[in-house]
Amino acid sequence: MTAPVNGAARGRAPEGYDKYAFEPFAVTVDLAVLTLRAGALHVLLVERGHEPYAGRWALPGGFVLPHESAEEAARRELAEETGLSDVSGLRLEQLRTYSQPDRDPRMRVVSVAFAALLPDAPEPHGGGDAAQAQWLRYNALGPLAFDHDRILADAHDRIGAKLEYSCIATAFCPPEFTLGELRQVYETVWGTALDPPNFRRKVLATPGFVEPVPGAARLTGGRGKPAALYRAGTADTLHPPLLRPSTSVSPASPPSSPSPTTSASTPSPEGRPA
Amino acid sequence: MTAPVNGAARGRAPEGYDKYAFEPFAVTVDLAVLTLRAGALHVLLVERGHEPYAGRWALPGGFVLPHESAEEAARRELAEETGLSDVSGLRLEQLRTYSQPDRDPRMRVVSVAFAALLPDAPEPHGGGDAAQAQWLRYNALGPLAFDHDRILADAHDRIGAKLEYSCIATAFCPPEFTLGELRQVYETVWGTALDPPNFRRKVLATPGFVEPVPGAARLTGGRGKPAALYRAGTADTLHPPLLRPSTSVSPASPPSSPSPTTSASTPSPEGRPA
DNA sequence: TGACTATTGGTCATGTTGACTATAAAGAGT
DNA sequence: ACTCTTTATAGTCAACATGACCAATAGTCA
Repeated sequence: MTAPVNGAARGRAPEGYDKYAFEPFAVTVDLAVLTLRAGALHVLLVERGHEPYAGRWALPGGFVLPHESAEEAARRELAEETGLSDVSGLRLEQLRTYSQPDRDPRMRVVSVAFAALLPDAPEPHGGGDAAQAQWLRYNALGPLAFDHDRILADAHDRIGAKLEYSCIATAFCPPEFTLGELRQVYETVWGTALDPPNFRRKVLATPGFVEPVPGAARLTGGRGKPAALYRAGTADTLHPPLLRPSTSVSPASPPSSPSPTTSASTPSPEGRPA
Repeated sequence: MTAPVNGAARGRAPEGYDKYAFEPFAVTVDLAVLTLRAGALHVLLVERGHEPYAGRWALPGGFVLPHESAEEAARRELAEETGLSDVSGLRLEQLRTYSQPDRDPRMRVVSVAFAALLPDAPEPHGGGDAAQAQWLRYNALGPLAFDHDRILADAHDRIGAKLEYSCIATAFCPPEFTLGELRQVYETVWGTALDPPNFRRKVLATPGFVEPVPGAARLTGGRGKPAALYRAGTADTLHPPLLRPSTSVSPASPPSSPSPTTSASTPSPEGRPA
């Protein structure tokens, strides 16, 4: 609730809040910025320079400023960390909020986590921040700082689930892409191989998922037969969904996240929804 | 991020946090507690006694205490507001975090919203809190306090989506229930009628969704042929999903939530799938 | 008794998916 | 130039899931 009807009497009472006390927390955002590079899932990480977890990799992020929402803070941090110019059009999905009291040994920090999907992978030029940001392969990550292993695993779960029933896969692709590239998004995130003809049939049968580029343009870059180019459509949901094959365990192993630091929540499918 | 690498220099620096400043926010939880009563979706609401929004209905909730996570705070508030004894086994799902700077006119409050599903509807006996809590029909709600209209609408969206690909529908049901009661959960939340034979076929074909009560027990309460009793199974995902009929608009109108107070997030399908 | 209601069992047509075969069009290697 | 490899694309076919039904059963209600 927003109104402090309950008298949880601690801390100072701020101005205009005479009868009700509260405990001030620091509120931050954490970003799981994902992209596909050379057919592998990559994550944007920064190397920590201070204790705790000095030298460890961590998700980029920062404090929510007094005048901005968590979404605005996430977008600002995304621009700062990646050095991108037009983060305005990027899809930013709120994952969940991590609030374990001991997740930061220094003080009480509540963090709102977001996931962002980038089409290509421009090398991040540290936009003024301390440690340099860098793309690292999702599969080859040591333990991250804080509870960032779990945040990243949650992000991966959520994105994998949303691929099933939404059209966000195009967010990983450049403005014009082939169906093979789109299929590779699914294959990389899910860690499974998909049948190209069946995938094609499904995508083209879903109105608004993709639309062909008018000029009969074809990409003749790599090996094999040149593929037709498509653009992202206007639809954002996938009815019926494109379910991942149930008979396989994902070979793309998530980073080590042994301790469930937060409780009482289902991972995602939600994605299936959710 | 958890570590304040960026120097967002504002506010006081707390002890042990010398080099980095932060802005203290109040962190609360808001609960969208849903139940089915007489075939209609009901929400647990409290009447506000103070300004702002005095006299308006609001979602129950309260501050996160220094030693607890948001999930623990939500569970504690749930017990306090409903007067239930065993909230430990209840499913509590984190929805998202609402952080618009102006969502509370008094001060900066960031709120983590949760949804909870209750089987039956015990009349809440205000567990010590000020305004009395009460069940109100979801369809017959005036505008709520703060951004609670939107939180509630998000909760409804999320639950409706999760019904498609998860087994949470049983969370609305008592320990033993008939397939007709389970079907009514879907029909009430989705606002659509479902074909009883087809629903039955789908549910029984999904391993682990429900399991029959051994003693061939049957419920012979109301009208019609007595129905077999089932218990919730062990599965929590629904493969393949139970998609809601796409060719109908939900007649169950959500409460008025005209202004999108938060930005940059997709509602749910997460729903389906999330 | 008869009307009514809800559960349960079943069929049938349709739509979707998974597995698979085949052809086309490019580059790489010899 | 020729072959091999790679990828895209077209198409088929069976298994499966779904939506729309029909019918029988077993209770309550008047």
